[in-house]
Amino acid sequence: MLHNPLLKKLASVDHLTETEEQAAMALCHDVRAIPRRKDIVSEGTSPDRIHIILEGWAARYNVLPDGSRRITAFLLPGDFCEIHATVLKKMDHSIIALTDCQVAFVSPEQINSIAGSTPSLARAFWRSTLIDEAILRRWLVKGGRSDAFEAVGHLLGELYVRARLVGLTSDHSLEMPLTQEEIGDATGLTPVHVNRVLKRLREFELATIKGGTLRINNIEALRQESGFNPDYLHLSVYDSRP
Amino acid sequence: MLHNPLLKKLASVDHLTETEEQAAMALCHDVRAIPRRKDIVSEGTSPDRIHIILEGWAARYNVLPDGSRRITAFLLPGDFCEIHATVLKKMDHSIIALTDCQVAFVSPEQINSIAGSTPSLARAFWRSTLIDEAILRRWLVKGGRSDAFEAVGHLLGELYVRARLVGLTSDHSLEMPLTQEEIGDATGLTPVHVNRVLKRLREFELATIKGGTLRINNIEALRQESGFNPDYLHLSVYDSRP
DNA sequence: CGTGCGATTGATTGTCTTCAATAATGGTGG
DNA sequence: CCACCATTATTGAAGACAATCAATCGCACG
Repeated sequence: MLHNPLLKKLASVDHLTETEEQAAMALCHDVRAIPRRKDIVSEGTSPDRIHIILEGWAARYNVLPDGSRRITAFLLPGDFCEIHATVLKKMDHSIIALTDCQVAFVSPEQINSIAGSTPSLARAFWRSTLIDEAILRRWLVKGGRSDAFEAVGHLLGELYVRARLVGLTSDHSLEMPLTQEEIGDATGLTPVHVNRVLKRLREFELATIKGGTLRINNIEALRQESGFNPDYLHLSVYDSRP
Repeated sequence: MLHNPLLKKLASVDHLTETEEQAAMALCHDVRAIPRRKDIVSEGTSPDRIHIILEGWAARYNVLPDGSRRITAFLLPGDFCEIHATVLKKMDHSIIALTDCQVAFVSPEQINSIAGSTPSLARAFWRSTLIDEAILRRWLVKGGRSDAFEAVGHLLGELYVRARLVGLTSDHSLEMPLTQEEIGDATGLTPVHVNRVLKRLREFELATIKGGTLRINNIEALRQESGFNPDYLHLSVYDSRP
């Protein structure tokens, strides 16, 4: 397995031939560093480059009229930021680097030319964006009626499984840079309440966050307690690897 | 303007030439009736036909472990049900007819061949699915922190604008078949509370539902009170037509 | 004319927010 | 290396919004 997270991500989503892998890798030439807390793309702009996260964590978010922030997605290594910007010109949300990031800058033309030259890679991109949409739908389902305990438990479970796809986990643990406020912005809870929920998750020995490391003590119990079922990620590769 | 809602929808999303319009129209040959309350597609299945709503209302939904239902989208005439099923084989949610519907059945091959023969129509399809995703994101943003009043107000505003695109409105009114329970399933509220919120919307003279008709008394006030801003629909055609 | 679904209203309970204060953590410069 | 500052985490108490439980009403339809 290669160390390029884009390839790992795509491999978890669809089978790739060597030609396709090379075409995907060729997208990662113009790599730049983005510092923590800086917008990668901002709402209202028309980006002239598509971005792919290669290292670090980022988040899609909107700012509400009252000034509060709503995170609608977390972006991990291997994730596209705004492949849709090739079609919808204006960004209707912003993307911020939650940690220092390494980001590949790709021109829309490069993406478009892949549609012609390597159609099955284009298909893998499409699959990937559709899975993003499925995740979005699941967040909506989870956010609606389930309580805070389920919402946070589910989020941690999802992040763990997604991180494992790109090789960011080891021994049921994961470097997880999110603050409690960010978890709150993603689940629609106040940081205060996130704190109380995390305490309960710790007490029930389901998941523990300590020193920037998330440890899933018992993923099977987490699945039951928080109704987390990773089927919606449409992974061919779900199993119980560390 | 033609009476085919698919064309109206696509025209609101992208400019179409006559050739493209004819190609789109050609998709609507195999039209079938689906009775109210029947699933158009069910979770877990692999549909061998893509469906387009031509008449009536439908909804995407998931059933939670506790038996409650969460609606993640409303589908109006002109909307695709599961164009993503060409790539993701299994449905991770169901689609139900909320009223008696007329639905076009399209084979995946027809869709795929359009990608080759009429690429700019394919682009309009893509635009359309990306707007669906933007709507999804907006629901997430609205559902998270805003209160019930905003959530319901926003939903009614969105439905009104979307319905207007396909010519379903007249004189600030719209045939709106949703029950209060369905509105609750879409906003994450109980039907009891939806009722109280609708009462307030009525009292504030923002929106009134009566006898299956939704009347938007004051869309400008609704925009302000519920933070409804239709920009996320990415419409080139937003204005204040009835 | 009953039957069933949807709408409406009331009373009570519970979860999460808000406000507030303090403790831990991590990074920076002297 | 330590003091200082900003950020994040933690805990408590009070209040608000929506859920829940429960009952009634209205209406369409067989």
